[in-house]
Amino acid sequence: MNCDNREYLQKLNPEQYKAVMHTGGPLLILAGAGSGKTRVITTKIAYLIDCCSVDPRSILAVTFTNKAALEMKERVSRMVPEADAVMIRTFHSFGAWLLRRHGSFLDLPARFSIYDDEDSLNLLHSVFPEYKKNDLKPFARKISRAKDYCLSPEDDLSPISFDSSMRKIYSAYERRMKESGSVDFGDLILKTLHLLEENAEIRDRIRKRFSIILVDEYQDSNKAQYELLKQLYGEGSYLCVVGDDDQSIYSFRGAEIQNIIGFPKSFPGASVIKLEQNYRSTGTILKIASEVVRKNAHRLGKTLWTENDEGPKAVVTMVNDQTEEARFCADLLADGNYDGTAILYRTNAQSLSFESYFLSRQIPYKIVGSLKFYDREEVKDALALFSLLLNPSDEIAFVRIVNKPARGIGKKSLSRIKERSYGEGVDWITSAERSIPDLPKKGAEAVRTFTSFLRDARGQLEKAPLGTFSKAVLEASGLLSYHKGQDETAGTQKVKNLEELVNAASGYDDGEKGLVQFLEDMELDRSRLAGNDPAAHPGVTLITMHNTKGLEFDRVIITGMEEGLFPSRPDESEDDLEEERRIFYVSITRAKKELYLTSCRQRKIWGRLNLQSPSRFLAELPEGCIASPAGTTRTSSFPPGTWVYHAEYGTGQVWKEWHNGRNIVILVRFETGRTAQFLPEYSSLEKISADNEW
DNA sequence: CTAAAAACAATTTTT
DNA sequence: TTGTTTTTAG
Repeated sequence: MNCDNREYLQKLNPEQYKAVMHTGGPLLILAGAGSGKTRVITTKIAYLIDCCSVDPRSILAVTFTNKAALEMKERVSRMVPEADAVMIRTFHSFGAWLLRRHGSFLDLPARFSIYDDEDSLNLLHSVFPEYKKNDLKPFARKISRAKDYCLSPEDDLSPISFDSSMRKIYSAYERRMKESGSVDFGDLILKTLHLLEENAEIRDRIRKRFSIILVDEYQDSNKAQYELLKQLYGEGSYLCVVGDDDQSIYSFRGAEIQNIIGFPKSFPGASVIKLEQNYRSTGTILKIASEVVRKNAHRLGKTLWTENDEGPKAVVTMVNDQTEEARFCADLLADGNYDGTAILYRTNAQSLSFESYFLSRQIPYKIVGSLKFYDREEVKDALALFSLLLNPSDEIAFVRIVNKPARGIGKKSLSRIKERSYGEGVDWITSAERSIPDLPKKGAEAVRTFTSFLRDARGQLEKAPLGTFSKAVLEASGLLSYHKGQDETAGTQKVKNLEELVNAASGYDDGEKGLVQFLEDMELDRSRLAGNDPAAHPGVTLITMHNTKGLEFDRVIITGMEEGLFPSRPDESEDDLEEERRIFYVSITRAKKELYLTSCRQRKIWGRLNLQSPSRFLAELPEGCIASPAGTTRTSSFPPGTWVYHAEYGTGQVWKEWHNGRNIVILVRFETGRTAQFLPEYSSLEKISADNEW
């Protein structure tokens, strides 16, 4: 078929074209920031279907985020309508899909629950109630890490922990997960991997079905995902991975940068195509980004270039504290370009000063990422209830709602039910029913009411549309009126959120099948329904550096350029520092036109005033690309006679001023009689009066 | 069993 | 400082 005239092909540059046309052995597309990698991957899918007569059903495209999957789906379907049949999913959602079908081979019930980190920790706490939850957190984290690394309890666990009790805790956790009929996020990958490893028939079937495999953001894959890919990749498979080693910023979650660096070795015969032309940023921004990341030793190395204009220099600003930092941003926003601006920070806590300041100045803003819909108490309550109806073995779901709203089933009764459930190996509803005779009158009655409600609800599931059903269950459980009460006393919007949940449910198939799918979608796509559609409300974007990946803005302000914040710890290892530098690289390359960086001299952290020093990354910026902030004079002038205040030394007066290299040094005599030298540029001296009348 | 008080921590987190 | 977990008093 002659497809040369296809419009989508003509939009490609030579490298992109090569990547789309490539066939044969495995392909690694090294795609620098802003080089059009999504375009390449979507065009490739469209081309295969449209011009190569490939069956859409045989294509599997894997991403790391739901957002990326959704975007890819939309873009491909716009190019070729048949692409609806392509399987475009996150790694986890693909795992869940396969495990729902073939999990029985691993002794997994088809209606298994999916536990998030919070659920997992709760389960761990239930296994080891003598430990404090906080002390179990590190173990929960390590278990999750172990799964990233494909380690089972009986394996050598030294790569993730030297704690001698690790094995015991890990295996106890696994046992209880199994009893609970649940899997965690790590299991969605690891169990899928085991399934394919152990069952050759299923493996061959899957390999035959998905003969074309595409992976996005490959630099974020972990060991388990790599192994899973190896299982999916067989003779006759075509594999194409896209990624950028310089944008690998999730190693703390097990992402192995080695996967992408070592791709040519692990998949023999692989070709590599580099996409180095950047379409997003100005020449200056690109130069800064390249210089920064060039300091890293462990990278494949590529040279981004652009035909775009040089653009203005980046601006570095020193400010006194968070409030001034917010004011600086607000002043920039005076031009009204809210939507085109993003304020980036390293930690979520930093958003607070911007929020309160913007609120007072009536500057519209939207916070991306925090307060996920799914994480809300009322949503989790509702989902726990639904989960329990599908999977009565689900301990965490049962415990969560058994006494919510308070129905008189407290600690004592619960531990009775627990004992019985563990002892007799029965599900929670059954165990509760059997425990009724052992309980005091009041408790017994409460349990009887509760269990008969659950049984009844289970019976209703097939009889009504899912929306109707879920609403009825929420009402009958008492959850709805419970949260209504919360709304009234605390002024929250919980009922509204529950209504939204019901709305979402009504879009699914009726009965069990629909409910399973609904729950799975809610659990795997936690930002769903969060009400933060980027286009919905105008406003400046407040966002963590991690969350910006894949986004772009006219103007980017990177805030909190301070040691201990960014990079986040002063004592970091070289590898950690390189990752921080990649985070910096990702942040810089979000900017299309303008880049600003701010650094506070002092910062309140956990109620304490800290003296901050400028981030070492500021010193890594190429000099020619940096401008001093226009019209900002407050940074350097401390002429002799100036009265100053210092958090530790108190009030004092500038005595002398001189130059030391490029820095201005001042000598201050304090009221206590002490004298001290400062670099006013970098210290937290506050001017308390401008008068020179001494 | 519930509610209030005390103790305790505290990056980043696509799933 | 904040939010959450654990302890305690009602």
